Amino acid sequence: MSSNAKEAILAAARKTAQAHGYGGLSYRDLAAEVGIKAASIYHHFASKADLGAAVARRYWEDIAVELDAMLADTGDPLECLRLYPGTFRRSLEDGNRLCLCSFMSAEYADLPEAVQREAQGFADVNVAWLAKVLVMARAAKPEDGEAQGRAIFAAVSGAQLYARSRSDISQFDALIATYRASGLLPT
Amino acid sequence: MSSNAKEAILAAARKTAQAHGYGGLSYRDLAAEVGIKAASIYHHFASKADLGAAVARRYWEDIAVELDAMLADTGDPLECLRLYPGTFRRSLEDGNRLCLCSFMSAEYADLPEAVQREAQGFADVNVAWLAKVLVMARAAKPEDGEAQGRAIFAAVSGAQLYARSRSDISQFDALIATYRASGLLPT
DNA sequence: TTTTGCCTGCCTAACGACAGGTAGGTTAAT
DNA sequence: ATTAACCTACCTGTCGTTAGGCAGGCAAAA
Repeated sequence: MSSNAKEAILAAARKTAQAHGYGGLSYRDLAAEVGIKAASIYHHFASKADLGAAVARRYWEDIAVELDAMLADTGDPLECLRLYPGTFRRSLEDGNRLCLCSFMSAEYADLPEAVQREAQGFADVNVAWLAKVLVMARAAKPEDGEAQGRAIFAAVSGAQLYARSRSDISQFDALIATYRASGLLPT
Repeated sequence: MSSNAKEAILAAARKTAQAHGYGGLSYRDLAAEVGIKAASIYHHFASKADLGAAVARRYWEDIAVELDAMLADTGDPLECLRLYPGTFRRSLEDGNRLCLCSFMSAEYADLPEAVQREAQGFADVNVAWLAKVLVMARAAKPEDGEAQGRAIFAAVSGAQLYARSRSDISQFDALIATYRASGLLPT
């Protein structure tokens, strides 16, 4: 297992947190899923706050790579904006899971400070990328990119939350379509 | 106290649930706030699921009254659409609290079925009212009212979630302004 | 008019389950 | 010999929930 275990813990914790939140993370359940004992997790993470922060950090690191890869692969900022909601759609496809950042935003008041900070990192990465791509696509003036990126991020998050509460991905698709029709998302 | 206690429990539970979710509701804390003992809550609610469902139901009943009153008072559907985000803003003003429905949408997977149902009721009430008012204001064709109402509800929910994660109401205001500028919300 | 009995509203005390966390030991590789 | 990786065993605290009791009110029966 070696430091394989650490990665396995992070992966399992991420999946669980996207379904049940930071509060839904249990050392016993997590350990069982990885195939070790609960106390052994402390060998890799000093505390639950530490684990939560590591999970959230890895989460935004991953999305940062994924988004940059998308832009590099397509080379087309407008196509990227078309594909963007898909990153949220995939969580719903995967067991009706939520964006970790959304879940932690809800749990905000009960999160250790380090976890709050890393959760915000996810939003920051998304907004920064959206701002960049919007400006590249000339869908936003440079001074409006951030605000528009934030609006897209918030709206898509809300759509994901709504669709989850109905266990119905088609609701997500319909909401995204309406966002496009209204002009919030470029067509 | 009499059935005063029941109302006090409902009110305290609502406030707590908007800050910490259904999972954050504790019989002991709740009872302490109301001035009784934890076990006494069972005299009013048969189980936590029962309490949760009652809180969520009362929540959408209240918003239904509030929205209808807004329309009756102003008599102006367009003005109502302008005022609508204010209902979400007020939760943030009140201790950075979230819409109960948003919180429960996040917690969806861990909620008793009855609680899920009542939480959805809040979204239904909002979407139905928005659809009606959008059509009245001629901001949407009758066949598009529901979809547009849903989009507004989801987007405003997302804005509230984002602002909460920064403890910054001005972020909410900025997001709503961007929604308006983009055409998602009527100006 | 008094008694009986049920009802409401709340109490104390405890249950088992599970939470995060700690102390200290074992094993195997370096 | 040291360290990494994991273990058993246990701690304290909190959770929802239950059993059973107690005080006061109200209403029918005596």
